[in-house]
Amino acid sequence: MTRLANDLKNNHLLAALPEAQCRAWMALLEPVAMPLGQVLYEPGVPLEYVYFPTSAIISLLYVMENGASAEIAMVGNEGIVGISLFMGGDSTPSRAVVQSAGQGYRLLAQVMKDEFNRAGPVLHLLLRYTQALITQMSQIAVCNRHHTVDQQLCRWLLQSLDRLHGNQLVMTQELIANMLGVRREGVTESAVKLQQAGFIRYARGHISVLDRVGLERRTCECYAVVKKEYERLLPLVTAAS
Amino acid sequence: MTRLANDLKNNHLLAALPEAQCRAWMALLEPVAMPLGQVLYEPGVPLEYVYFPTSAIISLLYVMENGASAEIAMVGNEGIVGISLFMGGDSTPSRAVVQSAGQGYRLLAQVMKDEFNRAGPVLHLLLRYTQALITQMSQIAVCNRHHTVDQQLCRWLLQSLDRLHGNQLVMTQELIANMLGVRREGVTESAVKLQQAGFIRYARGHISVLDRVGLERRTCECYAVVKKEYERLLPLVTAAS
DNA sequence: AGCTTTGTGTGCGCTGGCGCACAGTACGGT
DNA sequence: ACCGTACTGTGCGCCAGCGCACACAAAGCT
Repeated sequence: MTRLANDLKNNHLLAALPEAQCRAWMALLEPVAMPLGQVLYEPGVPLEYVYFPTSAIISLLYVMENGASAEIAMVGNEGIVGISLFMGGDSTPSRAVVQSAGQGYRLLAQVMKDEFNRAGPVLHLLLRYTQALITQMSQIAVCNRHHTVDQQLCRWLLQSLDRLHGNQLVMTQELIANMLGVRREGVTESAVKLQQAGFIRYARGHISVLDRVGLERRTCECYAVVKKEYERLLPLVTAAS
Repeated sequence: MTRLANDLKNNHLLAALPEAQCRAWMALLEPVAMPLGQVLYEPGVPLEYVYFPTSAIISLLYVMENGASAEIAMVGNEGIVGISLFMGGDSTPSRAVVQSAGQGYRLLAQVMKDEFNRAGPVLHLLLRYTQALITQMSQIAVCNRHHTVDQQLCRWLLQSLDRLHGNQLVMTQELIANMLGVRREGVTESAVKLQQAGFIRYARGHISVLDRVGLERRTCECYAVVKKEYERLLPLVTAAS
């Protein structure tokens, strides 16, 4: 197997594709760098590509009229960015931004659509992924309503960690605040507590998680619910991690 | 056309079906009454039926471990309850409850699956609807984060109104509070303001909307964003209203 | 070296929503 | 006619999170 073929497997959806499918797409999947802050799509603009992150993490972010924002969902190497393409809408009211720099692959919109319309295993895989994404979104809705910034920060760190190798995140508190839709100062206060508890260590845009279990104990139920649902819906995909 | 066939059209998704499809399902679609509070599905339990409300409104509700709850999305005669069936998950972590009593149709899970897997126009219609539902969920997430109870109550009233004939809702403040995931007293306070402003009039579980435009002016952007997206994704369906 | 920029820590007053308690009132059943 | 239940109104203390202001320190630039 070629080096490319091996790297493709770093995206769990690609890894779960039937062998034939994988070979067919090999030449069409374009490796792309995803630098921090890059916008993969804007609200209302039809997609040109779908993206399969391998090492990058993408945030689906909703930005309001007054500039306030909130993360709708997070996509890493377990998923795909651009579901509205095959769902039929071609665009969404949200924006996709690179939240953690890394690599990924992209595929032309039309190629994706054609394969999807073949109504084979790819369709079913993508729809199951989409349901997992729906679960994530609804859980975030609930979390926004009922849980504290402390709990949400833990959840967010854990969800990021699940999509990264190692225990390091490159991420300022300012950016985290944008994702969670809270004040930067609020994130600082929570981060201080977590550091004092010995769960994390951080400095100027670098966060190391020292005690994962500690975070899991401190976060709300939302983290586990979403994680379990991903595992239920995408057993092959998550097992590949 | 029979009386049944006419009534089917009260659900906009059914109305948007190709003629042939409609005839094929005619005998399989079972009319059902949907009394207030009835639970159409429970978290984690595989669906037996999908439901097409005609005059009822269904809430997708997430209930947390401690009993707190929040509405994830609202489905009326524009939609279908039970998307996880064709998305492939068979169940979801949320619950579907009748929020406003009325009528609807149900269809056996397997019939729905079979038709969906035929990968014809029904599939595409349902996926477009699902994307609209996703928009609704993400907007609720944002709304939960950033907007006041006042604004959310207006949004909720408007979204309910869009799914009903007339301007009357049968709904206690207690139930509204469960949906919004806030205190009953909070709803009371907002409702008092709306009544003083002359936008609504209510008494013991009955609410009349007197000034729709007033509510629209007072609510947040979320209402309009979702409504526009429904119209964009389901033009035939919403036009049918 | 000095300077600017970027990221983090902290304090303070304010407010929206929470939890609780209780009063008042319409409705439904017997 | 009566009573209990269901629904709504209101008051009060509390706190999480907001908005703002500012201090400080590390990193990068010239």
